[in-house]
Amino acid sequence: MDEQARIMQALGGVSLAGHSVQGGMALPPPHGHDGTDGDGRKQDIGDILHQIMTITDQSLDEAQAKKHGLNCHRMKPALFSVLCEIKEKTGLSIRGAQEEDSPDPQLMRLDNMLLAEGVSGPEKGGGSAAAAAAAAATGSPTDNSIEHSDYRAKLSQIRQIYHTELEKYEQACNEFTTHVMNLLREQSRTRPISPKEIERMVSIIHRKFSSIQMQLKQSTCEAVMILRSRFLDARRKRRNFSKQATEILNEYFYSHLSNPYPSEEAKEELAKKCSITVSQVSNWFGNKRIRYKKNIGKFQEEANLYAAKTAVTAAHAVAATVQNSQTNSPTTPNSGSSGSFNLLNSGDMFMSMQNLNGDSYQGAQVGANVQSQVDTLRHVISQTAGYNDALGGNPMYSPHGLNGNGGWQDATTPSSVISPIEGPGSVHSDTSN
DNA sequence: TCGAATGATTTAGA
DNA sequence: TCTAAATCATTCGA
Repeated sequence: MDEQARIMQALGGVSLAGHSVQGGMALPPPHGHDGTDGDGRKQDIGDILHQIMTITDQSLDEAQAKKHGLNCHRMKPALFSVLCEIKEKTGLSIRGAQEEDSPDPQLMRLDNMLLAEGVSGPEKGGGSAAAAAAAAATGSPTDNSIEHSDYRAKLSQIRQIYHTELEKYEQACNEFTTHVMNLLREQSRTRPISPKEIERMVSIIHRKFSSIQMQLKQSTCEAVMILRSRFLDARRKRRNFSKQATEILNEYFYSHLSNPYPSEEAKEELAKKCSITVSQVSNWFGNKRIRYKKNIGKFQEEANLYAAKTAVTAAHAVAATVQNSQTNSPTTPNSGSSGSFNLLNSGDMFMSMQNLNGDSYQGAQVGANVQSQVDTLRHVISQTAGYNDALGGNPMYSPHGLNGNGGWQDATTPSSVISPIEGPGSVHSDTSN
């Protein structure tokens, strides 16, 4: 028996033994081996193992020659396929437990968030929608374009870094996969490596890189959350209204002292003029009413100031009204007024003056601003007449519109006196912020 | 740095 | 749901 034949005979014995134990796929024993000469087989196996172990000690040429001899043996393909089968079996049993490709909920969450924030997916304004949503949630005005652009710029930076890193990881993953596949293909010529095994190796590599990608996504999400919270915090900070806005609000307040409850339309108009939200207008009036009522003396000067200011306008308005009625001119009263608050287009533009000095002006319709100015004029007159105790109540006219209990509504019924369409019930509260 | 001013929020009541 | 009232938190000017 030559050496190769002996090796293969012995290998056949190994495969059978191995097979019967591991896979239960025993082949019939070759001739001459009926299971009784176990000692001889063990000797053969020992020889083969020895040869394999010492193959590295041999010269390259010798080793190559032996390798070639093994590769060219007639039994080699059969042996190879049996080994492949064994590997496949053991591989599957290992794989079964760990290869359940159910989508990771955490990864899905991260993906969804990145998509919603505009970090992943197609670029569509870089999270401006998120910024707008945040703005809407805080009820803030839309005049924070600087903050918006700042937010967008930072988000864009995050997006850029994320995509660069993602690209790097993908590239590295592909390169590594190709490298490993080439290596395995090369090795598959000398040892049994099935395509499925290569596939499995590739999937392992992909899983490893996926976990790295998940870390990247997690870090990106954290960065976005931090950015967003900072953005929201910045918006939550209180900012004083502009002087112009305060002036407009004060003008309205003091010219409607008898009923400082702007209608929904008036609030919208004021909000527009002041570049603030309707909720902020409501807050402002809420604060103003309570603070005015609490300390009328303190606000006296301010009231006089606005009263005097609007009195001039009132005089002009009345004069214009008279002139218009005389000439039947369609010109709107007080049009082109000299800077005073003007709500010509608002809901309280016209109203019935029913309660002026206790008299009833049934059917008489004048501009709302005229009513306001009349209020103001009364206020000025009462001031100059030595009016001191607003809450004490001038029986004829309370300049502040406050009743004995310090309430506005009881003095005059706002909805009926000022405007049929406005009333205190229409004031918004922004506590939902 | 301190106190007043002021916008926002919370709570209770109608 | 809105308002009054109290309170908080921030801004602003001396």
